[in-house]
Amino acid sequence: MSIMTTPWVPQTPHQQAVLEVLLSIRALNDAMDRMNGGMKDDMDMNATDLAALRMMIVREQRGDSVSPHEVAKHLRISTASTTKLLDRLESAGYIERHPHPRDRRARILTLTAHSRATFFRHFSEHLEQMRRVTEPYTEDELKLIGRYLTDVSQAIDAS
Amino acid sequence: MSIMTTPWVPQTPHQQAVLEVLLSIRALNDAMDRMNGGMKDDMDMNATDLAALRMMIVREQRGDSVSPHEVAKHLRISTASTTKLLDRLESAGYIERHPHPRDRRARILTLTAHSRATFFRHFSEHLEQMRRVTEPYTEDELKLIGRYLTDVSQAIDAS
DNA sequence: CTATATCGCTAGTTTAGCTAGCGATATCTC
DNA sequence: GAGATATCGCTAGCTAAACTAGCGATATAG
Repeated sequence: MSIMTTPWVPQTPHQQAVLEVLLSIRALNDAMDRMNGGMKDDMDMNATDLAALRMMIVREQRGDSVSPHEVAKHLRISTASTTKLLDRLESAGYIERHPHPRDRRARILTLTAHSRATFFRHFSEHLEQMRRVTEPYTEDELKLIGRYLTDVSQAIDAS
Repeated sequence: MSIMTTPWVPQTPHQQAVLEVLLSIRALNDAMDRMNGGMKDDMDMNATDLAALRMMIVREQRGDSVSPHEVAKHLRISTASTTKLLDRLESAGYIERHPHPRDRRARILTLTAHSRATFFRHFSEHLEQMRRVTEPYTEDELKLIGRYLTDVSQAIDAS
């Protein structure tokens, strides 16, 4: 039962370092959550709507177009909820719905200039700070860190 | 939070490495989100309730007791919403409300054995996988990684 | 050509947050 | 000590944003 209440007690300095890294991952996730919370407050938006906006910005930068269906899938909400979400974003002037050129059932979603500007205005400071603390590390160190973070992401997804 | 959202084209290998680390942070965050999503589905629980449970488990492991007020503060929801949250957790058998020994207005929240067991049953596999990919790194490498992750968390919180 | 699948939407329901404010208790000020 | 004020958790009622069910239009498979 002690394995339940205390899953792992470090015995060596190495194990201690492992534990600290795992704790720092959780701390990072908490910080990211706080950042998201702050942004949604600043932009007067709920978390899901902000996530949708973010997803559309990423897709746009990859040169992909976005459909309501894809938004639903990405956010893991129903297409009905997505319709309402898009209604909110559209009436707030963040997105536009256009007809799909070949499929007359479908829509193509686009971001407005206002949307991009607002998003980056709120996000760029965070990004700048993150870059500021990242840049001092050497290229080798960054490769190590990047490799580790990728390892962990894959480990999480695999389990 | 998306990192890949800024018009920034790396010019040098070092800048490329910086960008890749920032991208890997986003990927990690996405993976953590998926993990949380999966756990809340498995445990038939909403995200906030799960976060409350997690917070209580962390506090318990530090030997601290938890009050409804502290849950509210941690989750940034009202005490009224917290009452309902605790109602849900209590009726599902995850927590118990006990009188505070000295303050008769206050309550002390405790986890049930069932709660700990359920949480760790769903979480331990993820933790195990994370530990598996973390352990091969040397102590020095882990310290470097831990320091960087802490730096980033602080940078996010500071901006 | 007919049958089935898909797309986005509407209608109505449920969940989980919110504000306002209450009773009990604790603490501060005189 | 007594009275004023603050704090704790709660209830009541409201709202936002998810859900399910299902529809009309259109596309695609047999």
